[in-house]
Amino acid sequence: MYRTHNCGELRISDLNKKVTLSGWVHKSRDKGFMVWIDLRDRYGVSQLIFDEKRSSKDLIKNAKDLGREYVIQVTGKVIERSSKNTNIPTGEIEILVSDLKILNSSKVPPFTIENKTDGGEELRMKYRYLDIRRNSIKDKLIFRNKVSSEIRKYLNGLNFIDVETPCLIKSTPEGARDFIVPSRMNSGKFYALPQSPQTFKQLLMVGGLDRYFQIVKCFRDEDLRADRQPEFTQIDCEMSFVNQDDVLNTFEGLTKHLLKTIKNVKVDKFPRITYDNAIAKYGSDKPDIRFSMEFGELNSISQHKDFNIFNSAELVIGISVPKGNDFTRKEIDKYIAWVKRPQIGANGIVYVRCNEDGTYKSSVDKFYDQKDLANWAKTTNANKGDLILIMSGDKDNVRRQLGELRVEIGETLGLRNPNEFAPLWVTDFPLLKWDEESNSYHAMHHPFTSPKLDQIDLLKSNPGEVKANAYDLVLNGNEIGGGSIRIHDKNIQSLMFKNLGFSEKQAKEQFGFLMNAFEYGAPPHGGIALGLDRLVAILDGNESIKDYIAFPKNNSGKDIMIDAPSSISKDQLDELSLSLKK
RNA sequence: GGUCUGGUAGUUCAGCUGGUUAGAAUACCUGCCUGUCACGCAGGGGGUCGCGGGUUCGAGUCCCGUCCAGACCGCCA
Repeated sequence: MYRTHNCGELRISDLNKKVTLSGWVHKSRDKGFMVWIDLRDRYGVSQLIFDEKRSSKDLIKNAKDLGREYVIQVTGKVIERSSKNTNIPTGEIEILVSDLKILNSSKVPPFTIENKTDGGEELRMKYRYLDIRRNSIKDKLIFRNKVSSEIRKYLNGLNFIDVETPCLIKSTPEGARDFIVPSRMNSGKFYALPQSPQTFKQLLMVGGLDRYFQIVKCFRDEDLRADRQPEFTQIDCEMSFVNQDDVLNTFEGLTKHLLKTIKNVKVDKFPRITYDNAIAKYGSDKPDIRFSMEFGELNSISQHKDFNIFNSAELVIGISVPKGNDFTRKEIDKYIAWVKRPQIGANGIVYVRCNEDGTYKSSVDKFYDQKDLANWAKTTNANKGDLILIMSGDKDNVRRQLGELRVEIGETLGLRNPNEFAPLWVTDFPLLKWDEESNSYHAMHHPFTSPKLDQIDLLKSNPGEVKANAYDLVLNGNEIGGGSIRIHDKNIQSLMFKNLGFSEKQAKEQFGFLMNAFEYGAPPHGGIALGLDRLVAILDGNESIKDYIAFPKNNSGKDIMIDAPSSISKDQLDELSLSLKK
């Protein structure tokens, strides 16, 4: 028997018990006359003691020779510490060891296995199995398990069933790049890894399963970010005989359940705002509503004077920064420089200080009087002591730019508290978006999304204006899920493909199986997919998803621990009928 | 594909305007230490300054190229 207890569970109430523990040598403190070893496993740390007076000479010598991360097994008696450590749960007791066995030795690890390690990112990834021994990573993986098991519990309780869908599927031109898998048995043909099980879950609805979910790996061959990995996990769901409200209510319920059970946070009904409104008020389709600072539109009250920059702009909008009048000129200039960076690409910011005495001081006093400025303050909800920041330009750009500035200021003012949770639904996304590069419409969500049924006619005359039954779940400024009511009518699906520039032949080649299925009594259906990695990270107060994935890829999509991707042999290439471009 | 930042001891970093033998902390090794828990004290070993070229009397430092890593933009239906 390797152990009678784990390293985190012994307490003062276990005094005098004879116990056996196994674990890793976390740290050794050799005081000469006494040696203490912190023995660590997943559950915690227990202190072992070896003592000149109470232990044999050999035992002490063996204890002194133990290196960090040796795996050992000890048997001994639980005794009370004469000097206690109140910082750890096992801090009142220690094990007076009578028997020590080395189960495995260890090289000196390349970085310290501590909560605050001295190891850099790259090194930690190369030795990820050592990194996982650290509490800060281990706890995140345990946290992830807690979230995913609550999700299963909740969805099972609502009659959702977990069905596995294939990983080797067909490449499609829509959307992200596919990871491609060559087929040996079908020379010159390729599978693709799924970007999502989208069509399969719809076919499960045609198959009559009614409610499906799967916590499933998805793959996208695109560049990475702190919150983006090439393989990631989705909570993929689909429901039959539902309208948009049914889906929203169900997954609002799931999100509330998670916030309650995991974070003990109670949230009222999630706000629902339309895509158009989100863009107009926050300049983003994933607004962070933990703080307000909503846009005020100033066109009508700023385009009547000689200030040409505003007069020639399509849109003039401003936000009010709470207590922003405290900003120094230097700080304001810093934000002006920030929006001028190429990533934001704005020309500048007009600002208005709202003084405590009710007067205003602006960077455009030459053009506008106190009455104008008071009007602006009213429209942007600015109070005494606030600072109004105004940007102008063409509609789409200026909203995006001010939206980014809003988040940046929210961040520096500490208004983005990671322990506060502000979920909302963004609804009525456009069905299509115009792509300049290919000179054609692309599906904003995906090609199976149902247009608003009363706008079908508009699809022929003005496709860009059509709204979809599509929705995103947004949490603290992050898109954590998106879904839609799907098309279940063959004719509408054909019309949709036509709008996306598919010929009838192409549509049949790519998605014939789905169109066929729709001819055999497809039920009305819809669903959603939530990004598990991102959801878990945000619930835990982080934005980077890397540490919530046991073995993540690095910035360039590589796994430096196993050295993937890697070359394959000539034989393997031959067998797949592949040759590499010189 | 692009922009920016970085690469110096096992590790994390400092190293100014180019100038003696490249430093600190930590880790590691040795010894000491009568209750440690970031133990303490004394000593020791440890360097292809990412790689290649150039400028110079002289390059960790300047220039060019290249590789690697990170953040961001494009991209991510």
